[in-house]
Amino acid sequence: MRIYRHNVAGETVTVYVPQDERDLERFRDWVLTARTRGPIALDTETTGLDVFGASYRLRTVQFGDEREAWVIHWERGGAFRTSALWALEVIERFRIHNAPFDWLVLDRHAGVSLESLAPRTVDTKLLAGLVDPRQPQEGGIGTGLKPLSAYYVDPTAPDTQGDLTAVFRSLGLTKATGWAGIDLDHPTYNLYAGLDVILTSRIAPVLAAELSRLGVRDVLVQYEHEIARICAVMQRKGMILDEDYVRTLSGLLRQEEDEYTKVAARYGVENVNSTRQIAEALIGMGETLTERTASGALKVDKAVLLALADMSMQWERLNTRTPNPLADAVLRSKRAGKWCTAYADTFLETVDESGRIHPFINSMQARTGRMSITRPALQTLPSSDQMVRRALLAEEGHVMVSTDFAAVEMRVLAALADVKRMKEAISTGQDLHDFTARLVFGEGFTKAHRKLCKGVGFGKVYGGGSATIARQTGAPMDDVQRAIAAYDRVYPEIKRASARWQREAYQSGMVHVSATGRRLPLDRDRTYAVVNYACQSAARDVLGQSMLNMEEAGLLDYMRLPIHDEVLCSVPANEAADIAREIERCMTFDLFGVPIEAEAEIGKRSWGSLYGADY
DNA sequence: GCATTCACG
DNA sequence: ACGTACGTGAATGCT
Repeated sequence: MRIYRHNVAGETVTVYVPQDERDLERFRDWVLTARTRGPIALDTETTGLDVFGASYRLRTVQFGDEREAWVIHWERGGAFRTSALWALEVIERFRIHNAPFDWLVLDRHAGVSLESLAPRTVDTKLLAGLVDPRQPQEGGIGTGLKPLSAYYVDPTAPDTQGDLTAVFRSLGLTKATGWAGIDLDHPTYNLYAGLDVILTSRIAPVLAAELSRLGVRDVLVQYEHEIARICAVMQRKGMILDEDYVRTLSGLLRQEEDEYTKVAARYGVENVNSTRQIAEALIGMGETLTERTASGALKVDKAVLLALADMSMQWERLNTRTPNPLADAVLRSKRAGKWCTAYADTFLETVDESGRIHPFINSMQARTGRMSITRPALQTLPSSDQMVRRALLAEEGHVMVSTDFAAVEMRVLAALADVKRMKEAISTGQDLHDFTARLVFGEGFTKAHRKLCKGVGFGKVYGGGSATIARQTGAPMDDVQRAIAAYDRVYPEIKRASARWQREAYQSGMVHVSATGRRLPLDRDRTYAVVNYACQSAARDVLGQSMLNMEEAGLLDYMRLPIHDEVLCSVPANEAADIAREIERCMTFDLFGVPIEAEAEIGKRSWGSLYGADY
């Protein structure tokens, strides 16, 4: 037995690293007694993040409580594996920090299904996010093991991940190669592997007590664990990548990038990503740049360049001036480069051996509880063009079905702020922006009036003012101000709710408690954002409930991605219409008297087919 | 590490 | 009293 000791919060803790069968027997004895005392913390060390990659390896499985940890060297095989598997079976309750990751690792590399692990798990990262969802940069504690340990357990607790990268460097390894390359018996590696479960063990009860003190209900905690499990199932399933298509696409995009990079070079811009070079060259061509960034530099973003290139935001020719060829070339080069690097190439880098990509779905990432998807960022694929989404396919014999909520944030606002006339309009099935335009401008309202009212509605949901709404809608400032005033007369409850929510937040430590009991911390200098937080988080919880409904209806196997107000599914082609109706039913609710409704769109094999592709 | 930019809802 | 657009992920340049 190798034994390491460390001081945590004034107490000596012990990390045991079994070396032989006799040591493993001691481990099994510990499991049998420890499991009667309460939940056991669980963690894994692996070769990295690429869980579905061909060369990925599970290296160690760690178990522990507040005082001791056992680091089981899975990589050694034999009795090490059977002991770890036995423990994974007999332990009734686990504590895991960022459980979806370890569920998927153990599911794929230890043959322990996430369906068996998830119901036994409390995820300390979820608990932390329900106490305070903010990242350290936003003024929160953060939801990583390191900041939580420092805050709740011991300010001197080591940064086990960060410190190990320093160890990697001292061994001639890098952050990328260290997790796979470090010696399984390296003392720091084993000590830190053990400390992670000890820290998780200590954080869990403190967070549970915090949630109880703050009045966060257990149903919300349970709900989040169910959603995390559903997201992990979606991640495990992944999506089929059309690899031939992506390889071709990558080549074409790179070619387009090169072509326009050369054009830009003719105007003296060596690097199309250097805003300074672009600004200098444009001024040299006699253009005048007026807009500046927050830090005072000349702004040369897409809007500025499109205007110089005589194009609308949809890249249509305006015929209002002679297009500036440099602006045009920079726009095209940057777009092709980004689409290639961020999308096409990332698809090829993350695809597994069976041709699927498995994006990380973080079920509770944003401070409003919104989900996020990374590696690749499938929530942000271009929607103006089918080109990139065309690369992702439904299963063989399936079609893509995308089901969107109808104007969910406006409906949620009507429900939460109890906006009488808005609720009437929605309940009677009217187009909300038509309805508003009629109330504000009378029966003879125009399309421009409707557009303005839509912009004002967005402004209400986002907490924007007249200047921003004018900029976004392109309407004159006077009209915007009149429309806002009229809007406030028609729907006075919104302003009142905003004022009430801000007042209540001031009285409760700058936190708004959402309709589902979620804690939404406000920034002191922009408390107006509470309206958006309330709407965004309620919409997110409506999405989450829909996902639970879908699982209940037996649709989990079809689910692929959650995209804020949409669920993307892969559905057997011959049953698509029926299943689409079933999905819509799962996404239909009554929220405080406001109908939340969804509409499914049935596509073809590729995701791009829902954006105009013919396959 | 911060700033800028751009992709999404 | 007034007015404030919200939330993400990712690549890249510059210091």
